[in-house]
Amino acid sequence: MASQRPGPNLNRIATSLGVSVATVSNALSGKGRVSDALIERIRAHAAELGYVPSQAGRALRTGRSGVLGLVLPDIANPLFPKIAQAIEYAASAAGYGVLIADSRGDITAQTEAINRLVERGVDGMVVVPRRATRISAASCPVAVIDTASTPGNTVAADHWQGGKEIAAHLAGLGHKQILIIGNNHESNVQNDRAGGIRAGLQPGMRSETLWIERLENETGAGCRLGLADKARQGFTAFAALSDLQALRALTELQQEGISVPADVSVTGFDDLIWSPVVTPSLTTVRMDMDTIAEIAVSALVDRINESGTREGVLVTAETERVPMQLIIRQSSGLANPASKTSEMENL
Amino acid sequence: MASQRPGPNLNRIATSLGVSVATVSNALSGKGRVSDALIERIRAHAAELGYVPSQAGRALRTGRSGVLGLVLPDIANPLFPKIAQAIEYAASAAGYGVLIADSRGDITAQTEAINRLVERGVDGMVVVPRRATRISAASCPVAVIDTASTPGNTVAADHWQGGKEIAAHLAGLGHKQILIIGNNHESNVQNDRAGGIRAGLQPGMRSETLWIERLENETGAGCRLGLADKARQGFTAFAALSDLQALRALTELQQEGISVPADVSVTGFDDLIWSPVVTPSLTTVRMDMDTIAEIAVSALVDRINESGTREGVLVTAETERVPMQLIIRQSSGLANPASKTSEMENL
DNA sequence: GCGCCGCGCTTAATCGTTTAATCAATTGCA
DNA sequence: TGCAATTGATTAAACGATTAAGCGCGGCGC
Repeated sequence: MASQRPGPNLNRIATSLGVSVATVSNALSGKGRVSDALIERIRAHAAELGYVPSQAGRALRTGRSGVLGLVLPDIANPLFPKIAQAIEYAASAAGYGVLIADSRGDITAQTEAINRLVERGVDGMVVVPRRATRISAASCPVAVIDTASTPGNTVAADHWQGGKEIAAHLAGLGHKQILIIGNNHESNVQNDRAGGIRAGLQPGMRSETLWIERLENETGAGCRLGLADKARQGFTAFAALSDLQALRALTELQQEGISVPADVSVTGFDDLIWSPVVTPSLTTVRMDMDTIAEIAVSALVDRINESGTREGVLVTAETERVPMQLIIRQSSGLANPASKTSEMENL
Repeated sequence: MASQRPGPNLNRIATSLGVSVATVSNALSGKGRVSDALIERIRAHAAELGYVPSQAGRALRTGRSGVLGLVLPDIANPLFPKIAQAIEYAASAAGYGVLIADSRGDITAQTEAINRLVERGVDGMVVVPRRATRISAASCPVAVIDTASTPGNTVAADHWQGGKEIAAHLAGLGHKQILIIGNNHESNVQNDRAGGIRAGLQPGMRSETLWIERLENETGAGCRLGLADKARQGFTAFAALSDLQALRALTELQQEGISVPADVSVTGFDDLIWSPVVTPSLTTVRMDMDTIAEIAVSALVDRINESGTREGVLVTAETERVPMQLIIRQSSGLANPASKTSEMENL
């Protein structure tokens, strides 16, 4: 019944070479004491036979599965491709596979998803938590990627600094009134980004913040954000906390006949896939996901190798914040002085 | 050295209850012959101890890992979240985990990614191939999700029918000249979608096709698509083969001062995350990923359970095409008769 | 020359589960 | 009553790897 693994195993290599399995294992792993000549012979023969070690056998013996879990409670997040790609790359470079778990946006199902991973015997996991949820440590090492202000965070982009970059950029272009556009005010990430923007404002500049989810709860999903009004009130820059919101702002403004960047500027965050190809292309801030993933995975791997018992712990990394990089494109430009007048009219 | 698994195992349950491991195993799996009373006792005690079976032990014995691989050579694809989510859900419902593999867009690395999965002992895998690449069957069952016209395809959305839905919708709105906007003419999916649109045109309607990648090779990445010119030539509808291209078209038209949908209509494919929130919201065609994933996974699981030897085979499913659903939003509207005149002028 | 040490390899135990084979005890049937 | 069939459990052998322990054997020091 049980389907036999097709490939050769240590035993086959051993008997075929007239040595013991232990020697073959030692030769391939380079751990025990085997003569160089024999190591050479065994490795050659193993390669010739196309030997691939059985993860199951190894896992059973060592208690390590060689697999990391990736938990993304908010899998619909458009950042997901980048995250998954970066984590998979870093994990695979460290010799680990990546098992994904999703809870379809259901926060309570997050624990269930984590449990599924634990049952599958992952050696550790990377969690990108949904909004403000704190992950309760599972029975294995956990790395959290959220933002530096989150308790228990392992590593993340420096969202605050990213916000300051945006503010400095807009200040340099002469903008005075900035509308910050976020989705959910409970998101640690969005709060840090907004905080960074506010912290980066120069004297004489002011900002207001618009939370879309709050607005939609009153007006209905997909409603207008009323940005044209805001522009008439004197706002010349719309700093969205994610490219998704930036896109929404950009298209709404264009639809209302307001030109970007001639009349107002729009900026985003994350450098999502469409950012370079929309017209005008989006000025945004990119996070270095590859570095973040590498730090998270190596912190995880370090902990796995070090700890004898597989206790559940939030791992920490030396570098907690990875700088974000400002990408200046076409959607941001010099503040239009005409808006100044409309601002004066308004007073 | 080897970290001990923390939880109880069959042996602990067995000794604690004074029975043999085999009986415990039988009681939990319901396979052998165990008295109902004892089954009850064992199950209760196992639950009380919080027993979770070791996947490693089970995998070693049965030769099945209980894990499926998900290969997405084009992981940057914005569809990825939906695909991954749907596959993970279907797999997890069938008792399988999902291991991801990515080749960072490198086609040659696709084989390498597949090999990584095989080495990890996946029981089967789902492959969403990049463009025209044919996947060479690995040493395990493989389900391919691409499009019906791809040889070896297991299941996919009916992209052709989706195209016809778009054509019928635009025809109903009175559009006569349609510009099809695709990215790469080698994509099976995009070709099917374009073919469907053309097949759905009514007498008196005509279409032209613009391949962005071809254009960018001449003009540079991120260049204008020249859609304003096309509009002046009399095209009143722009049918993109993906929402990403639709977004590019929409913003370019808006930037040129052409109003959507008052002047021209824009449609897309895939109902990506931004489609409902841009202004105007995008008319698009949605694929039923959940159904597709479920069919792919169950075809895979059937084959895994049926075949004793783990041969590498492309699996087939009864339902090969899953209908796509037209989502009518604001970006498509009645053909503007004014454009007719400009068309006449053009003649 | 004797004992000791280290090298190179083997032996054997072990991880946790499944499952075929076995066996004692009870039941069924003639 | 005697023999076979069934029930309810046990025993033991895998699966494939890792690794501590053991065992000749040759060389070295004293």
